[in-house]
Amino acid sequence: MTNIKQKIREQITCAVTAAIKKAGYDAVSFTVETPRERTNGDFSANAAMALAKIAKKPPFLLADELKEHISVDERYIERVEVARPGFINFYLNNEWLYEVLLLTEKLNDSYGKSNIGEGARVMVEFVSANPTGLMHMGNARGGALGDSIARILAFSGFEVTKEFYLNDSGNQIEKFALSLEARYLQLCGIDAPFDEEWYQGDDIKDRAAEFLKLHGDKYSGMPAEKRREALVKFGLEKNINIMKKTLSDYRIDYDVWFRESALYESGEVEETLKLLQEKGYAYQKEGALWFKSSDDDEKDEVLVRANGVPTYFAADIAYHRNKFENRGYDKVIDVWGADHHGHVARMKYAMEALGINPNKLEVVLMQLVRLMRGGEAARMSKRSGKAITLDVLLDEIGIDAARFFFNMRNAGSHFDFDLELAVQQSNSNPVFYVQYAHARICSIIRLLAEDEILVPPYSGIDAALLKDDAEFNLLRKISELPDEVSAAAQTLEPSRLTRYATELATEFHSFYNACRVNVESRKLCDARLKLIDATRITLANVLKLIAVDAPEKM
RNA sequence: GCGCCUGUAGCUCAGUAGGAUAGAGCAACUGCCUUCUAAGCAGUAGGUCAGGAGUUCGAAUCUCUUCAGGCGCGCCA
Repeated sequence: MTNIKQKIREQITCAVTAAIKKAGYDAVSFTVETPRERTNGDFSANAAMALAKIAKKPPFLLADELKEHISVDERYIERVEVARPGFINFYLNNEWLYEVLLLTEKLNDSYGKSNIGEGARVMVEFVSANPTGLMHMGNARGGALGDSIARILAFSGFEVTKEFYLNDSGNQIEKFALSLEARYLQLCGIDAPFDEEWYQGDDIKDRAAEFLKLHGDKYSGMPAEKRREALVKFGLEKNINIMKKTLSDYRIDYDVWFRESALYESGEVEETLKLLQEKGYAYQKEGALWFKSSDDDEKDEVLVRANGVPTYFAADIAYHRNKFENRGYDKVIDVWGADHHGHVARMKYAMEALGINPNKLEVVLMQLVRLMRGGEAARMSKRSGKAITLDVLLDEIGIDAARFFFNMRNAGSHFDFDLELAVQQSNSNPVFYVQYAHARICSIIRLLAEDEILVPPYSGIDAALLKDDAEFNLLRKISELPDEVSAAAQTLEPSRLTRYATELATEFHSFYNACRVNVESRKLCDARLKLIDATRITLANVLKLIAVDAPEKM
């Protein structure tokens, strides 16, 4: 057993199901949930309301009837009551809450873990920033989101692979080459023109300068093709290494860095295009190869340009085919910016065309980050080079704050990130509130340990001494972790966990102000010490899932 | 024009596969440090859930519609 709440829900479901049967009604599906108002009990079943339609009786009467058939000899159930529209409310004794202390002791850093994934192999592909430049705020959000999703899924029994897709071929590489070449030639004292459409950022100048330092100006006299090839090879590797370093600093370590160029080298792009044509999903028109869209309203998409060069879309289809067919993932999650949403239906349809179940592909659309400067929207553009880079961001607000901040809101909601505010706000940042709770707990444990009062085993405490409201609230919140993690895994929303962490911290801070741990009575001290240690374990586990540090001192 | 997303307290956002009296954090106001970290706590105030209609025991949640904002609709990625 790894989830107390679930265990009780199952018991109640059983009891109510049995009651429905005993009362002579057909089985009906209903839910057991936690009422928001505690006066409505610890758990509540809506079976009578669900049954009302079939039984054609008022829910309130049905609830009364069912209540008579519920056996209350269950260990935790104290009493059962029927409330207004027809809820059957269960009031429990405190034993179940105390058991959470045993559970956290037994499971420790596994508390919250589940096996809902049943070992399914899932790939999470995220960030996948163009290697032509530095990473920006959008990548920062995508990184925090994707990595946390991967951690949550791994904790929930999935076998997870984290992957970065490197777009190391195609148009933007051409542009990258031309940009580097111009900067290099300029550094060699040659008056090379620079197109406005090229990458204007300083990082391009940096790469060119580094290249110059390494090779001198010997490439200035070589054929352009050879020069560009060398520059791109150099610039790409350099940029990729910078990205790896930055992401690693951001606590993101990928299992696989997958190169787009590999799909061309292996012939998979060509093969996939051939397959699409054979199956009748692609056709020639005006010299180009087109992908037939699923319905007439939608426009068809070009796979291979008239000049013979495949589009990004073609490579992406081959890439996703590779994920499923070559590597056999049960599920693939892509984290994309919301500006790519038009791509989702097409990609799923392409999978269908290739005979792959499109439901195995799940795309998490993330609203782009809108960068604000003191209330004024600042447009981010990689081309103009004016974007705030991930490096600068991490430097200014810290890794913990960034990881926490970018996971505070649902992926689908817009996110205004005010840089000026974030910088000056460092002490009112919500992440400190949560970390402070953890540090406070560690501090108490540390001080008591100096007096040789150590966290006792569950078997050594009298849990019934914990009877303050603040203590119950804290226990109750701790008991919610497994549900929260599972919900985060199912909805792919790590933001649930930042909220949960904040709520747990709130309950702890309230407890801290209401109850002292270091009290005269050794028995009460032991029980409270056990309680805060369970809180510490729970906080540490949830923070680990979003990769935020749980400091022992602040 | 067509499609997707968003609209909840002054601001930023939650709201759990319809559930009970719509929540939190900032900001505002009033209190709490001789006691384990005040980066904290307790309390007050703040709402036509964008508007309208429908579905039913019951709607912020589902359907339809209007309005407002964002994004997409390239032989770009």
